[in-house]
Parts: sequence; structure tokens; C-alpha cells
Amino acid sequence: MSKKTSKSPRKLGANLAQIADAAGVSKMTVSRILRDSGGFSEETRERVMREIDRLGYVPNRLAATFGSEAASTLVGVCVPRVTSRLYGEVLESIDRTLFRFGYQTMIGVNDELPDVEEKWLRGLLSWRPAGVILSGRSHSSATLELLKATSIPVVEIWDLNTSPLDVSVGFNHFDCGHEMGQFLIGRGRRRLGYVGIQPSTTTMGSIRSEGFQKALSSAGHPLVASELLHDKSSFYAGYYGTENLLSRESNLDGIYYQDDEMAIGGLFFCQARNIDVPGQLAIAGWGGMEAASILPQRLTTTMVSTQGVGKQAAELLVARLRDEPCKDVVVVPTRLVPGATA
Amino acid sequence: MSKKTSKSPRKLGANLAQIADAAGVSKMTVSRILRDSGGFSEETRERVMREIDRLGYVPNRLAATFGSEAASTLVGVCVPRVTSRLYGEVLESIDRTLFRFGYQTMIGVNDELPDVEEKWLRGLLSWRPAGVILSGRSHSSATLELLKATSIPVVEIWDLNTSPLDVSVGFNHFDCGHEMGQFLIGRGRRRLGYVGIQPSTTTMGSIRSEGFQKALSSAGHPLVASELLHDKSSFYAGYYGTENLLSRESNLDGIYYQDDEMAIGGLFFCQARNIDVPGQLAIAGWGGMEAASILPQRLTTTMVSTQGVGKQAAELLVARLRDEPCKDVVVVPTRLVPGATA
DNA sequence: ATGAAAGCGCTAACAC
DNA sequence: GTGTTAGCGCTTTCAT
Repeated sequence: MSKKTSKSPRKLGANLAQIADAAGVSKMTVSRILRDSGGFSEETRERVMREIDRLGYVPNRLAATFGSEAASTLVGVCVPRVTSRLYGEVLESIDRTLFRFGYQTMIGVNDELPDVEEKWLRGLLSWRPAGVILSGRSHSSATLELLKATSIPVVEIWDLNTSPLDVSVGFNHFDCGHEMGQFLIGRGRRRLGYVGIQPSTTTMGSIRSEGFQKALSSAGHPLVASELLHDKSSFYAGYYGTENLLSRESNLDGIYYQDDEMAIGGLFFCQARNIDVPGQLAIAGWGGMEAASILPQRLTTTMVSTQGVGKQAAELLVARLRDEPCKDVVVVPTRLVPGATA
Repeated sequence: MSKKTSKSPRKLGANLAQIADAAGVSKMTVSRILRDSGGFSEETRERVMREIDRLGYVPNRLAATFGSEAASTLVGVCVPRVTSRLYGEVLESIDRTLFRFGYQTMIGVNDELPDVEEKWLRGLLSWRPAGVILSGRSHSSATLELLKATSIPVVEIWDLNTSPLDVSVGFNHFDCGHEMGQFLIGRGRRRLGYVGIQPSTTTMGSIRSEGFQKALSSAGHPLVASELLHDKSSFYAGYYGTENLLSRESNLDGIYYQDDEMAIGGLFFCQARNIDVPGQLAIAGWGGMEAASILPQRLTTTMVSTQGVGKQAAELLVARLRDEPCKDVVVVPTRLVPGATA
């Protein structure tokens, strides 16, 4: 059984007034010193700082933000999942950048469900955050209304969004898919398939597939078959997705996967079944996964900078908060890297 | 250039008073209704709710928490990294659970540096959170003081901690290592090595290695060599860590890795060099990685429930916040799963 | 360079 | 079942 009891710590230490008293100045002077807003002498500053240390003063941002509203340093970040290499990297990168700038990150996980995002946002807004970072482009209408009503900066990440709510940072997924389609066609592949996750209400990620199909159609060799799993992306999903697809269409000569995890799963399936890659079947992924570096064959994939997205999203948000000029739309470049699997 | 300007939205909508006016009641009645704390009639409730919807009222938790202090629903969670499968899973699991209970998660990433944790905590406490979840057991003395002074519930996660600051949820890493040591010895291995990451100031994860060594020594076949990398855990780190270790000690007959990522990296190194696993070299990891399911050989590893840690940590924290009785120390069980690599 | 007064939006405590 | 009063700890505004 636990020892301490959480009896409401009505006072958890000193407050401004007590510091002020101890230092023989007014609350305002202490406040100015803490915010370094000028209007105090160096002597007073030192005396006050000494008392702050001595009394172990921890400022109360609740009161500060409540009292000024403009002073909020809270930023809400909502991602589809944390447990996904790519989103996890973006989240971490955002948090690191915001932390450096003195903001704190309040997270949300929405599972790509607009309703969950909405519920989360409603809760978030009650904390009067300085800004929000959302993933994807499809939001519920209530979400849109809430954002409009509060008028705080909003950064939409992940998908390229040419008409963002406010500002947006992401990849051009359509082009990624299109480029890979052209690449595979260029390599002489004619009977191509796709393995990915069945998109839910939101479309995160499925746009690459559209670009891919477009490229194939334009080249006169439309997509032969695709396997959309009701699962989340994983190595194993790629493994059995490939199995499913090939059992339906055994004579494909290439497969494009939603991401590298799934592509690697596919690669292992081929290895298990003695399917020659790339001789018999080409394999291509997306994301530039670190694991690919240790595979016997380097994976053909599109390298992306999730760090870039996170960092820029955070920086853009900070710029908006400081009313500095900033771009509306940032497209983070990606790079198709031919490997040994296609 | 961005369109909207973030001109301080001094009022971002209606407040309690306006709802009260519109509904022809007092602020208190509205407050009671919103918190469902009784003391109002069903009629009034409906009338008030209608106004709330109509005016798009978003409660101000800043004011609420500030005014009551006990009402905080903010929880700080600090992890070493988000970009690590295991920690990411714990974080996500914590957030999901807290969200269900109506709390919001404020995150921190400390890179296993106590100073960063301390800096983060100082910032967090200024938001007067209801509780904190920290990773690991080593905290700076200032961190300890801050926590003692605030007296909010603290949950320490990841490592088994028999004398936690408050409560603790984690794995018994020592036993994991010890068990694997005994297992490998039992399989006839005599010249064992270890590949992991050089522990920094904090010890997260290195305790498994201690348990492992203890088991080997007890059996009379002490650890032959270990390779501690100045890097972060990854497939590739496991790959070249194995290369380094074997170049120093070529006649090892088994290697224990810090985690599955690294073990899989090692497995691929062996494959590339035609080292027979497990004939010539046994390989064992820790963590129960999903990727292991698609490998040609199932990896010998210890399965752990990161979800369990996250969920229980959050639940314990909630119990503490509600002053419900709860355990001080929770050890989440792990299970050694023999595979085909050892 | 410093201070005094008012007020942010809510809840606790106490009326009625 | 409902209202009134006071106050949480800061910042803003205006004096001095």
C-alpha cells in the first residue's frame, strides 16, 4: 500500500507575494524580474533571485496564463499513433524543438479517428493552448469549428496540404507513389501490385497508392491487384499481405508496399517461399527504415525526413506564435533510393 | 505567408457568467451542472446545457485548476525517448489509459539525462500537475527535492524499484538477464558474450547484463567478453556490435543482446558471414519484438508487456489521485521464450 | 525603477 | 435547489 496521501496541497510552496515580502519589494518587481521584462535594477534582481532560490519558488503558470491568456506556452500535438516508427519520430522531433523554445507538449493519440481527435481537441482547448499541431487533413466539422472559434495557430502535418487551415508541413505522398510507379515501370515491371492497410475514414497514407496507380495507368500498365488489410502496419502484416496477394495473383512481377515495415515483411515472405527478389518479383517500400541497412539486400524505398517534418512543424508554430512571417505550406522533400530489391 | 494573425484572443468565447446570464441562473448553478456535482434540477440542467451548446462554451480549466488546485487533470510523463519501440509503446499505453480517465498527458523526453529530466520537471510543476510518471530510478537530487516539496503522486516506471519514491511499475531486469544466462548455460553454452549500449549516467537496461553475468559466474562459466557501444540501440548497432565483439573474441558460442533490435542485427551479421546460428553461435535478445515473427528463425528472447507497464502505471496513478488504496510496487511479469536461435 | 489596484474565470464555503 | 462572497497567483494598467 502506498505511503503518501495526496491530500490537496493547497499551497505547494512560496508564491510571488512571499518572495516579494522576503526581498522587501513588491510583487510586480518580482514578476518583472522573472519575465525579464525590464524595469528593475541589477541589485534588486540579485536580492530577489536569492530569495527565489532560498524559498524554492516554483512559478505558477496556471495563474500566469490565466491572468494574461497571451502567455500560454502549451502546445497540443495529436498524432495517429505513437507506436509507429514514423509518427513516433515526428512526435519526438516536435517535442524536442518545442522544448528548446520553452513550450510544453500535450499529446493526443487519435488512431486516425476524427471523433477521437475532436474529443481530444475539446479537452485541449480548455487549457487555452498557444497552438495546435494536428496530423492529416481530414478533421470533423466540429473540429474545424472549434479551431475557427479559438483562432490559435494550427499546423497540419504529414500530408501535403495546399489549402491548410492555417499552415501545413508534410510530404507529397502522391508524388512519392507516382515516382515509384514510374521507377518500377522503368525497370521493366509490367504486372504490379500494392499491399497496404485499408484506409479508415481518414486517408493517411493511401494517397501514395493513388499516385502509384496513376503512374502505372499513364504508362499503360495499370495496377493488377492490391491487398488492403484490416490491420495496422507491421512486418507481419506485410508478410501475410504478400501471401494473400500472391495467392490471388501469382504472376505479379512487382509489389509496392505502404511502408518499409510491410515491404520488409514481404521480402521475408519471398525468402521463405524461395521467390527470387528482384528476379521474379520486385519489392519497394516507403519511409527509409533503419532496419533496411542490415538486410542482405538493400531495400528500394523512398527516404523521408520525419525529423524534418517535426522540426519544421514546431518551428513554424513558434514563428506563428511570435507573429513572425512564415510560409503557409512546406513540402519536405523525399528521395527515391534504388536498392537491390527492384 | 500565413493569413491569420494570432492577435491575443483575449476572449475566446463565452464564460460561465455569460452562460449563467443567458440561462437566467447563477454561475454556481452552471458550474455545478458542468461538474455534475448535484444540487440542481433536471429542468435547469437542460436549459443551461442548451445555452452551452448554443454559445459554444469551452470551459476554462486554467481558471478551474487555478481556483481549486485539487482539480488538476494534467499528468506529466517523462520517457528516455519516444523513438524506441519499447518506450513508445509504454508512452502510448499510458496516454490512452489516462485519456480514458479524463486526464491529459504532458510529455517530456530526457535522453536518459537526469539534468534534462530535472529541467523538464521544473517546467512541468509550474503547471501544477496532478501527478508525474518518470522512467528509471536515477534522478538528480534537485528532482528528488522538487518532488518531495510538491508531494504529488509519482509513478516510476520501467525498472523494478523496491523502494520507490512513491509507487513503481516495471520489469525485473536483473532476473530477466539471470534467467537468460541460466538458459544459455543449460543449453550447453560456455563461452558467452554480451552486446549492448554503454550505459550513461543512468542505468536503464544495463541491469539485465548484470543478472546475466551473475548467472554465468554462478555456473562457473563467467562472461568472456562484452561490447558496449556508444550509440543508441538499433538493428545496425547490433550488427556492427557483433562484428566488433567477434573480431576480438572469435570463439564465442553465444551472445546475449541488450534487446531484440540488436539481437536481430546480430542475426543478420551472422547470416552475412555464414556463421551458423545456433550451431556455432547462440543468439538471444530481450523485448519480444514483432519483427521476430517474420524471421526465418524465431528469436530466443524474453517477452515483455510494455502495454502492461503503461496501463498499470496510469491506473496506479489514477488510484493514487483518488486516494484509493494501491500497491507500492508492481512487477510486470516477463517470459523467456526459447526460439530457434539458442 | 518601483508600486497599487483591478481583474482574469472558476470553485469552496457558506447562506437561504 | 440555488445564490452570494471571497479568493486562488499572477499580469495589466496606470501612478509615482
